[in-house]
Amino acid sequence: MESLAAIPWSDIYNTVSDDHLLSLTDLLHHDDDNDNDTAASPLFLVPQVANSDPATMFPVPGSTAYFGPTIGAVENALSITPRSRNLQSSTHIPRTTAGSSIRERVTVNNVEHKYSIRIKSCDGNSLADDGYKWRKYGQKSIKNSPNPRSYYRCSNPRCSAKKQVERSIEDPDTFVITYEGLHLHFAYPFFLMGQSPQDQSPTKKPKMFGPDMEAHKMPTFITPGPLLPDNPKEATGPQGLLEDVVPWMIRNPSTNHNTLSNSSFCSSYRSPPMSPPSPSTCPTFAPSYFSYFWEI
DNA sequence: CGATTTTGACCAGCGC
DNA sequence: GCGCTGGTCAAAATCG
Repeated sequence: MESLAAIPWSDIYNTVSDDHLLSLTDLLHHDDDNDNDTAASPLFLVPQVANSDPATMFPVPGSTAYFGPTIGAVENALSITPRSRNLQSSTHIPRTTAGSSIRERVTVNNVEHKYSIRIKSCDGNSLADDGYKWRKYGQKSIKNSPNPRSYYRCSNPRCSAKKQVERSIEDPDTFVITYEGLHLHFAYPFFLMGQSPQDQSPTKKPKMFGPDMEAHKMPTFITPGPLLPDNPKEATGPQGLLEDVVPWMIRNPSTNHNTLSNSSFCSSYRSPPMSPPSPSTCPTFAPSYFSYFWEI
């Protein structure tokens, strides 16, 4: 069996195709934390692909893309004091049940958000990417598994998010990606596209937004309304992590939905197959294949 | 030459 | 206390 380590991340980055299947694991942890089965509906961020309907790609109950939690629930969640340590739960990932969704731990906080996605790669070598910049910092062989697990850390200095990538034991073509920390970068790049280059993260090279990228019409979010200042830095800082943005989205579900649905960015965030950008530097929002659920 | 990846060592938590 | 395991560190290697 091919090990995950045999596939350089750079080779699979941004190489996702429409043939990929995406399934989302159920809630990661059913351990000592207080699962709240009466959780509110999830925040559902769905990037739109040109000539495609996100509702078709990611069927969800109901007709709208937003099933967000209440403002208070989100703000309360974001204000929770991070727990000191609980980082060994990745081995407790329940295997996917068909049609399940990503569900956040009920004990949401700014440090320990953990959720996983399962991505089936039809050719066995490609892997959907979340489009953000990660740095690999380790790899370990896992007991009772022929596949090693790779550890990645978000290169955004303001983001403590990490992710682990491993190949599913049951299905070698399926990758299990476990995210940890409040890393909402699935959608985050959209909020920066309208900014000037100097507003971009220092960790993001200008070349990322070079002619090639512009040619693909990078996604652009409509400038948020009064609830977000005109100057993005006032609201989100230079990095503009989504944790800063989410409260606004919660307050403006319809606006955000429209923004998501009406924007014309969609043809861009999947890298052209012939010349994929540098895997570790391109923030292109590759995964039209990702959706993000947030339950509180 | 800087950025990124690889990989073995180290450390902490946990069970026995 | 000891061994196992997972997570992280950091030096070396590799890449662009």
